[in-house]
Amino acid sequence: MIVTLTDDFDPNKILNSGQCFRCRQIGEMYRFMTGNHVIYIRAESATKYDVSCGPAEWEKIWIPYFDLGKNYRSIRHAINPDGFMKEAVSAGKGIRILRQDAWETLISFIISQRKSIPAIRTCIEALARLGRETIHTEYETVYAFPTASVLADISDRCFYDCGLGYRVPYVKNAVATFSRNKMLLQDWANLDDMSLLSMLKTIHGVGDKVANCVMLFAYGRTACVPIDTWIARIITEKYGGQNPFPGYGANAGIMQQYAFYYIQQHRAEMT
DNA sequence: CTCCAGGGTTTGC
DNA sequence: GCAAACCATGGA
Repeated sequence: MIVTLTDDFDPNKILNSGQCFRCRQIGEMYRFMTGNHVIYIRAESATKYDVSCGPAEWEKIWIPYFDLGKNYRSIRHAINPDGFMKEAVSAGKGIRILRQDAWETLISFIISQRKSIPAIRTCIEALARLGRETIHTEYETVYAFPTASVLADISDRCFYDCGLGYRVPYVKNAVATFSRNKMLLQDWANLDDMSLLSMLKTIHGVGDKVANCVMLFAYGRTACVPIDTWIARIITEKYGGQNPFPGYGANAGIMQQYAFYYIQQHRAEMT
């Protein structure tokens, strides 16, 4: 099916923006996954994309996933960035804040601490295999990310073999909590930002940064700004310690993502 | 081999 | 309240 997208949309930049760890580039196609759904996207032109699903699935799953109900172009035009952010926004044009599955996002970012992005990808992929729930597509067979209930029956040894290291107790604790209360993460969607942040931080292994990642990349809380080592470096080196992101209000998280993508593309220069 | 990674918890003051 | 030590492992 061909879809026409006139707003910002660049699958390559989304894939390289560090939000999702199971998306892949396969030749000219980009693969994204959520729940039991997989999509392959190939650009036909600047605004036309060949997508591997039908209209119903596109509407129900992928428009929300890519946050296509929001107009990022108008957000870019509405803001008034300074020199550094202007450059970052320009470089990151096409990125979207994904609305990913909360459980997968939570576990992914608990694991992300003190790991490089390639290492995180390897871990999450190994973890997905533990669930043994395969999805057969036109191009390949992939594994759905296992639910908390499925992971509850997995042995410690298997978790360690995924390379989780000292994070195994964190993951096991989350598995125990959310396999017992299956609706909890869904219920938290009704909380305001402050309450959601404090609930997420009650989970062992979840601090300020990971909680903000879950809020931004799963709950669509675009005012939230995860401050990792790279964003912290920007605040120190480019802004003299004055965090510029809260100044962008409800769009602060989107600006953060442009900035994060920008430094990933310029890592060598950032000493 | 060495260094470091989208941090968080625990401990000591 | 704050700083420092400590945490397992893969990728470069």
